[in-house]
Amino acid sequence: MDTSGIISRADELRHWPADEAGARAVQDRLRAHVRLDEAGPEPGFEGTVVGVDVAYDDERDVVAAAAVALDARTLAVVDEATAVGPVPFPYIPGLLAFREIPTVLDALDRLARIPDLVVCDGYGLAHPRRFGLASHLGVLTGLPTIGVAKTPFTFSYQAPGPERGATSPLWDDQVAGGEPEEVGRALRTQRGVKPVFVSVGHRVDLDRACAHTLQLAARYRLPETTRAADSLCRKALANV
DNA sequence: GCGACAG
DNA sequence: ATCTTGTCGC
Repeated sequence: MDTSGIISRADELRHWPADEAGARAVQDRLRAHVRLDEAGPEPGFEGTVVGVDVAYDDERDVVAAAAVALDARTLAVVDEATAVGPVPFPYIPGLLAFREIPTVLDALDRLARIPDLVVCDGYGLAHPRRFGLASHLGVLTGLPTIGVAKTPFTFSYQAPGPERGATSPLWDDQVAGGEPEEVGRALRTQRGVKPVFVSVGHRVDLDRACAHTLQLAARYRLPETTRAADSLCRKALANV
């Protein structure tokens, strides 16, 4: 794969874990590099927001990734890139990133300019070991990242109010020997529609992660970044 | 041991 | 994620 440009920790791709224990060890080591002390891009910033997503064909051992860059203010698509590769890891809850990251990095690397914010399909801090795919992608690239997931995974929440923009805390109730921890937010992006689940990845705080998600979901439940990347990676898979 | 769980 | 028909609604 092409490891120039965007990837600040390409060495991580050469030590790919062989099994579940190895993958957990990678997460436990890289977690220390996550930055939670930066606010991240301001709402309304000038630049590009990039959505990333993947589609699989396990039969043929193919994963297709897409990265779509939108103008952060107008949400117009300004660039897009795809990549395909073998499926590098089985699906194991908590280890999703190892299925997606190599091919997503390839797609990101093919963009004409460096993203100002990356929106991932899944979780960041909201993860059993606080290192979901958005965190992982952030640490490997150094870019500000957030996670927007469609289902609550293992977490609990009370339904947010019915109006667009309403939020409620997302809780991890399975903290070993401790109190529940707030790991993200349920965010109602459209009135009368199921919420999405937002968590921080790298170099963005939760308030801004939610603000960006809401702004990106002006018309539909899911952010335009996610919709565009999902559509493109499906097409890329169909063309393999 | 069983269940369940981002995508 | 993916497998899959019709159906209700704007």
